Amino acid sequence: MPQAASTTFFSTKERILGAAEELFAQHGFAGASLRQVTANAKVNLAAVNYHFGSKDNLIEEVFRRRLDNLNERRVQALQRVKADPAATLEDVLAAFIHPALDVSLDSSGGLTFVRVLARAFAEHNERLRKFLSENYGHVLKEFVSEFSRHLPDLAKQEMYARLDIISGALTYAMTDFGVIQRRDDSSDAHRQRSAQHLINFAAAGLRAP
Amino acid sequence: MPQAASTTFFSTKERILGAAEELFAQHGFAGASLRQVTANAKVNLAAVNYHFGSKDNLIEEVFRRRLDNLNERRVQALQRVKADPAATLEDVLAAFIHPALDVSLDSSGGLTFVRVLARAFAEHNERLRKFLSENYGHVLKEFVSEFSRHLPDLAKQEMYARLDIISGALTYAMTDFGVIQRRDDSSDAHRQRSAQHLINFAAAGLRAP
DNA sequence: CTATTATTCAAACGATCGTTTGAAACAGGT
DNA sequence: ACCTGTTTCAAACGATCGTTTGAATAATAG
Repeated sequence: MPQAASTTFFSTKERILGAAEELFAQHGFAGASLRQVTANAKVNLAAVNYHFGSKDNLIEEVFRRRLDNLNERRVQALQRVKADPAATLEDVLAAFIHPALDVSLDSSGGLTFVRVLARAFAEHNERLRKFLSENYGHVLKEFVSEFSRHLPDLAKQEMYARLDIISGALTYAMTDFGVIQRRDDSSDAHRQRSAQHLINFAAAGLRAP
Repeated sequence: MPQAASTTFFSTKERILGAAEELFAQHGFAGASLRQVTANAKVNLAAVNYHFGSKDNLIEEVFRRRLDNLNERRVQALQRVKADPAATLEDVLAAFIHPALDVSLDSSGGLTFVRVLARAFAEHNERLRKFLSENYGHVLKEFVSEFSRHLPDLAKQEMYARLDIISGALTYAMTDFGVIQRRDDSSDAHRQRSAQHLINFAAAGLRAP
């Protein structure tokens, strides 16, 4: 099998997505201009509107590039939990959290994307929430359904509200997770402990009356 | 003693600060324009630069208005903990967290300001971090010193990093705290339980090896 | 090759941004 | 009344924003 070329070529679209992700993490969606993005990507200014149509569409594609994979793995992990009759609330939360933590460990921009995610949570942007709801809402719905089996007394609406807050807090904690992981890659032990802390924190938040 | 007038008069500066806080929470610092701020405050556009000098100074004053009080109460709470020889790490964390939770309960804009805080944490804005460090860094330093007494094996630099992440996660959790509190003000019991969850989460994060 | 499509490019569009200006309106003291 | 300093106001400044245009270039198909 022939080895891949040592220097990988990135298309214009890929270079724009990479530069946009980096600048959105640094300066936010409103704070990062398309002129900065295209300059860092070494492409023409008009390339964004040519390939993506608008800045808003570019923002959505920055999310889609990472979240499609994340949600697929969340669904798979949830199916495994559902098949286990002895699964606990913590197990469901693990299916929700571990795929997200894996995103932060992606060596090419994973930690940067987590910072973009943290910004999105802080912004409460309506257009972005609609996009996330339309594209990945069904996954959240499946998790809420499974959470309800373990917390039958918690109203669905209240559970959505708590999951939103927990997701925001966890997203911010994930930046720490990614940073720690970079500092010490000796083993999985520490990673597992950190993940368990996050899961226990989330479980406490969900079980609160 | 004569009762205060039923309708309170707000000065131009106060109206600007209130409108800015609300719009920064909704659209971010870069996303909220001075034209929106002055329109909502029902003052002239030039009033911002007249009273505050610049938009950046206005942002700083939005923080100072709430954080001066917060940090004073944190210092007082820390002094009480220091006077108690039996105080635990959780007690120090309570001195750090409870004053912050009280801010979110302020009936006139406390919850809004917490959303502004959450944005600031997500933004990692350099100018803002410098302002916070210069004005309230000494308080953080006192807490780190006390945390170190309970965690002698944790390097100072690592502790600062963890406190930053924990503060971000807690800030986001505080929005939930404020919302829950609004929904159910029947007693302090639930508030105390929520606060204890946050403290336990933070303690776990700090004690992690 | 030629014809056609896809992509890149420099330049400009109108809109909005933070900031500045200078005059008008208001305040209180003498 | 007058003067003095403070505050408000409409208007404009230059800079930057997202987006569009039309021509130049590259790539692909017949």
